[in-house]
Amino acid sequence: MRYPAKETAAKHDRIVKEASRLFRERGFENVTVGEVMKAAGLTHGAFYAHFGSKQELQEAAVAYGQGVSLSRVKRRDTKKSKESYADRYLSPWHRDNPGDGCTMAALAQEVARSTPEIKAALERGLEAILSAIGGDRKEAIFQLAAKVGGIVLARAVRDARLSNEILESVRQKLG
Amino acid sequence: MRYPAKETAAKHDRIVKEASRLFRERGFENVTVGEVMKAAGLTHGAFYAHFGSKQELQEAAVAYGQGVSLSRVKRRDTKKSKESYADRYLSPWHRDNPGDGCTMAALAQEVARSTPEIKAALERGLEAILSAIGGDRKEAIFQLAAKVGGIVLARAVRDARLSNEILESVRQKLG
DNA sequence: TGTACATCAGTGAACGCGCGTTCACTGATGTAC
DNA sequence: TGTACATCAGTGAACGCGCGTTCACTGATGTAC
Repeated sequence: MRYPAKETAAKHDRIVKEASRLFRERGFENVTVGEVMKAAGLTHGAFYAHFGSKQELQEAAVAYGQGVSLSRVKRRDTKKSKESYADRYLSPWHRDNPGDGCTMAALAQEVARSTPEIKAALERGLEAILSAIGGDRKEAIFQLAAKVGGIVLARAVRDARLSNEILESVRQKLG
Repeated sequence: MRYPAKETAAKHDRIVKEASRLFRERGFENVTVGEVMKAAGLTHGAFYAHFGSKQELQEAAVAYGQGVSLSRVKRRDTKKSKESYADRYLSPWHRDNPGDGCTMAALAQEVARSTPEIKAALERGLEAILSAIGGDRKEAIFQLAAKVGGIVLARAVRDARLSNEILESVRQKLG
């Protein structure tokens, strides 16, 4: 049957949002189109009414995730918190919740092996984030690289103590 | 037929070496057992005479790759080169040749989503590398994170100019 | 030292499963008149 | 405003392909006597 146009747009957004979360949690390859649609409350066949392929969804999900990161960077100073932005980025919480965290820290390596379109989506977000940070551009790039590297390494080791030590070391040297 | 024990060990090493290269180039998921065996000059069926599963191969490949990185770190000062170790790590060549590069920079995110055994293999290599670097441990961790993050981001963007700018920024701030 | 035989790395066909994608069909919505 | 009809998001079965893994078989090697 035909569905209200308004709901359709909302469903489209839900698909992208759930995809973004699932992809960050498990990577592009370990999430099926069916799982994304189920998380969005639909059946898998409807997927192709919204996207031409899984790759297109990956692109939309990266763009969405980068948008979330951008808005967090913009709010970084307005937040009434004792923690600095770097402290929050390099927190055990962020390490343990990739699905709600930085897209680059979760997917950059897979993006690197993906299509130019997906890399461009990550890149646009990265440029926007660098602009939002402002100040010395090279310094902003350096600090971002250190943060991303810190989370990536903290997630890739087995020992909790070492993982915490990585987060703390990068936090300390940046702070 | 039965094959000479000496050749068998050499074939085993070849499988691990080719797997390590292919995994770094394309990720665990995008390399098939058949491709690895073909690269090692064998047919896919023989794989299970060497490893119990693809996962075991991933573990061996990570351990091997970390060993390569360790030996490079150890040689970092003996090399008669104008370039520092950081310059070489953050070079366009390293960015463009992940198959011959750092395992953490290529696979850390996939490792993060893998088994404890695979994470442990990465971790052992990381600890060995930190020991080899010596000096202040927190500083070594910080610099490694910045380097890994730099290469990861440089590989994940589309624009060559931005990619080079990322490498240069991290190199400059570290140097 | 020579001989019989058990071993086991390697081959290549086959299996089974999961995934991305397609397709015939549905029926409420939105549009044309 | 009311009526006829075309649209198209959504459903769920099915398709096709690729991949990890298994298996019957081979035959030179290494071992036991």
